[in-house]
Amino acid sequence: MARETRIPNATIERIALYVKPLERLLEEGTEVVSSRKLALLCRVRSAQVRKDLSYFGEFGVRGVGYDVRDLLREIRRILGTDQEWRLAIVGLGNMGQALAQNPAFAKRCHRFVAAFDSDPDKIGTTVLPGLIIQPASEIVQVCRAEGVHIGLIAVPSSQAQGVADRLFEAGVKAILNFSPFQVRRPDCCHVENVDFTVSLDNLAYFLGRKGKG
Amino acid sequence: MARETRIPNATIERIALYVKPLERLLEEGTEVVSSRKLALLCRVRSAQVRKDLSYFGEFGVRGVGYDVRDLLREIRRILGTDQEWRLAIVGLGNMGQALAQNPAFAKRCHRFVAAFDSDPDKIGTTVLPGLIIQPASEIVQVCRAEGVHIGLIAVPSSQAQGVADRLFEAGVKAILNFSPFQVRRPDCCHVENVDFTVSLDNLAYFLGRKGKG
DNA sequence: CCTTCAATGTGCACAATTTCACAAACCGGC
DNA sequence: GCCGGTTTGTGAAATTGTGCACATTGAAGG
Repeated sequence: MARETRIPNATIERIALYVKPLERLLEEGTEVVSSRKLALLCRVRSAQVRKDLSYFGEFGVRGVGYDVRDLLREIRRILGTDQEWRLAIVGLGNMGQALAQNPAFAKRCHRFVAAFDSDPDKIGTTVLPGLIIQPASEIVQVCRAEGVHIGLIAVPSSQAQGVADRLFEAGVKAILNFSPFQVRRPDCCHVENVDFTVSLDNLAYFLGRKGKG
Repeated sequence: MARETRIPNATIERIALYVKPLERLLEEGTEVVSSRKLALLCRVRSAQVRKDLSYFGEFGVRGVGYDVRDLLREIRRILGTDQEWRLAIVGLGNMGQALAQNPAFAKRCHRFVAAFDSDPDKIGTTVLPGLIIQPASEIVQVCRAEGVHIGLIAVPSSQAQGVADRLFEAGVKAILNFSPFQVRRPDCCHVENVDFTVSLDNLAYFLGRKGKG
């Protein structure tokens, strides 16, 4: 497909979704997959799969399908998850701890290069091999020195904006925000909010509707 | 606005987003808010706020704005977060523990009535006052007896489908799935996936694009 | 080499959602 | 009770995203 087309955000999100089933297929030894089968695994339409992929090139073979390994490689290249991005995490309560240990980061090439908390009892303790919690007051200095690309915010919402501002100040351009607070950001930066309460409220809405209209 | 209009899912998600800033305004003692100000806090457009709300009724006063307390009450009623929904959580690793202790559930009227894990070391231990971990083998029986409305899945993705199936079997109609696996579900049930890796991949995509086209 | 079968890639029509823009409604002051 | 300044609620326009349907391409078999 022609370059220069603006790519819907929904497309990126779906493409990110295709990764997991493709990995599974690869593990199972499946070499080729059709848009129909992949769509089934991801609970979308097959035309959607084809259109999504067509924004970025022609990866399939007509009459056959997509080579699983190749497609996976292409998607990782498209998403940029084949590059090493340097991460810093701020806030190591339950959520922060769970995050740091989540294998999702290692599966991509992402690497934690810094961890921060403001609790004196936590400072100096080890989160992961080689990752020691530093005082939150040093966010700017350390993140700048380490060349952090992505900041993870796992602090209470009252502190989220302050932490975000310090990350931006340190030159961090992307933030994954786990606090339920919409942070302000400079135009050049990107913030993704991960707020499960929105999903939770959706479920409540669904349950409340059931049996009505 | 006319009844019977199908309401976009995006509208529900945004309405859920309006809650937090409104709560903050209420705490600050602000009594009235305009769509303009609320939009600013939520990083959306003011027309969007008005249209979203108009799907459900007329809650504002022209020339004035919205009464914060009333609007909050209306939104909670719309979302169904003013009712007590009964929750069960399956999987109490780091993520599950962090979830169970998250104040978001108590802020709504939601209540954990059961917790399950398959690790024998965990069974019998207490997650929250009155919430003791039970063997995963008893999901169907216990959830049915407790009348669970919403199931939270916080197990490895390889076990997600199995757990979901048992929850459905127990009559659970809504699932909040924290594993990165798209579960199949009966038509009458609703599954919301909370997968931060999708957001993470979005950030990587954004970073990869920067400096290109 | 020709035919048959399968599955991609995509133009186009339509469906859904967002944004605009303005009439209607309300407040407070005079 | 009217007027100026505000802000809502909402049709209609603009934009954005989705799904269909089919021409196109490749593989395999005779």
